[in-house]
Amino acid sequence: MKTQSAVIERLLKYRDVMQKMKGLGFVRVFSDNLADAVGVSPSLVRKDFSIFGLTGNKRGGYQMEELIAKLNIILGKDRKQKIIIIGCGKMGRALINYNGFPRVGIRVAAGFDSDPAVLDEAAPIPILHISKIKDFITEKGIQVAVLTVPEPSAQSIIDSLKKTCIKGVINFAPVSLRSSENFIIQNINVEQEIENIFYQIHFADGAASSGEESK
Amino acid sequence: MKTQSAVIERLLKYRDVMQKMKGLGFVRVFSDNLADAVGVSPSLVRKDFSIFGLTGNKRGGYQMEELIAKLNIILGKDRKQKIIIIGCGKMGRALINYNGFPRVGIRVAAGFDSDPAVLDEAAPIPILHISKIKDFITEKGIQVAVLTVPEPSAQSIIDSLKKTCIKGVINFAPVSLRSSENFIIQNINVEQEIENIFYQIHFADGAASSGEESK
DNA sequence: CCTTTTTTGTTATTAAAATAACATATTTTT
DNA sequence: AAAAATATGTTATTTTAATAACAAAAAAGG
Ligand SMILES: NC(=O)c1ccc[n+]([C@@H]2O[C@H](COP(=O)([O-])OP(=O)(O)OC[C@H]3O[C@@H](n4cnc5c(N)ncnc54)[C@H](O)[C@@H]3O)[C@@H](O)[C@H]2O)c1
Ligand SMILES: NC(=O)c1ccc[n+]([C@@H]2O[C@H](COP(=O)([O-])OP(=O)(O)OC[C@H]3O[C@@H](n4cnc5c(N)ncnc54)[C@H](O)[C@@H]3O)[C@@H](O)[C@H]2O)c1
Repeated sequence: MKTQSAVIERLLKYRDVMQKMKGLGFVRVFSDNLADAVGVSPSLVRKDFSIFGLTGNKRGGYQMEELIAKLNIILGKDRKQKIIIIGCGKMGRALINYNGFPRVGIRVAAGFDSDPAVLDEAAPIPILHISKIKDFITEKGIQVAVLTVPEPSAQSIIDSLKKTCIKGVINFAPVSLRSSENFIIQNINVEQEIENIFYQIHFADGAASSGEESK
Repeated sequence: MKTQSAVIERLLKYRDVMQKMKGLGFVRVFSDNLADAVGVSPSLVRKDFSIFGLTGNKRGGYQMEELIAKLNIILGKDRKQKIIIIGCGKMGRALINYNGFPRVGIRVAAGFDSDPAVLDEAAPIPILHISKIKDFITEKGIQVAVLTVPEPSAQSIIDSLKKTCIKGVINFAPVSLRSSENFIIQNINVEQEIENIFYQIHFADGAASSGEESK
């Protein structure tokens, strides 16, 4: 059975919203609140919770403290989530120095690059030569990598990662790499997102396909 | 009528694949080829094309040259797509200097920041003070912005952009901003994607919700 | 020139996801 | 303490998306 990632995406959003509400002093939350915040129906919120056995009070909603704790366990946030960054150019370095990761329990263990000029083995988050990646992954038990190398290198790196204990990759190269049975790839394609927005805008202006009636 | 962005996402992928095939010397393509490359069924490929009146030959598939040209018009790639980057920190600068944009006809017109230390009005892609943004947008007719400011500033910037001719935004701040009727927001939440992958991996290892039977 | 093969374009079917509905439990009010 | 109000948890319904099926057109083969 496969739990589809749209549900998890929403769980992550519910948790985020609750964390913020908690910061404002709230203690309880209702499915209507979360629905409004995330942009779905209240019944979907309750159904999502129901799937994971998360329950509230028939009146009085959900205790956030408790719910957040349970969500964190479901989402694996009770352990440190170590990642590595492959390709330490402009994008890779932005990610290595990103201060949003520690806040959510994600830890960048190291960066890797093939260019000797960018290596820095002594830094708090070291940038190591790509030749050392296999040993590092094995030794530290890394399971997730972020790929920020030029597009032509992306697929071959994926192929070699498949021979390690890496099980999931975020790919920033503008090519849609495909997940396989036990190797998950999540593509983040910035130019595609921008192109998509331009289409939506253009379309909204009334330029539909040739013979399309508006409704 | 709203054309859902999943279809557009696929059109963009079909086009990418065809561009690559063309580079390899191919002239024609079949729905089966595109289906394999993108990971959908051949009938979906044909249906997607059909929505936009893109036709092929009952035998012999589609002429790529012609199809790519038509797709480009549908996707608005016949005009330059100008964007601005708001927030020129680590992520914003990576985007400003990203060499993948020109290749697909996206042009970064300028960056904007509130910190005087990062401004650079003379650069090829100038980094201007945020106070100049409204005039710039109006003058250059910018419709799309990329938001790379810290999370607490994101919503207020969106609110002020809504008073300009900006119609769409890519938001990198880790908060789910919501689209409205004629203002599209596409969130790219890197930490969320990583957390999602960690969940999938963890789940694949057999840690389902309490009482789940496998199938 | 007729038959066979192939691949489109479209319709029918299936599958999946989201919403709506409602009975049930719990609190509040009178 | 009974009645009213409220919000959950689950089932039913609707909506949306994807696949499968197939008739018709075009090319290829004999
Ligand atoms: N810069 C951006 O804002 C941006 C935005 C979206 C997507 N991307 C994508 O991210 C990737 C990186 O972009 P960038 O702008 O940082 O490029 P970049 O050229 O600045 O950095 C690429 C880095 O990868 C390293 N590299 C190349 N081949 C390698 C290999 N086989 N093993 C290890 N390291 C290798 C290079 O030495 C370089 O340091 C590209 O695929 C790009 O399309 C970048
Ligand atoms: N660095 C990354 O790799 C990364 C990854 C994912 C998401 N993000 C997100 O992108 C955003 C930027 O991240 P960063 O790492 O580049 O941060 P950063 O601190 O390096 O850069 C933020 C920039 O925004 C500017 N700024 C702040 N308020 C502003 C305002 N009101 N108007 C104009 N400019 C303003 C600051 O002066 C600074 O230059 C954050 O929301 C972050 O969560 C960053």
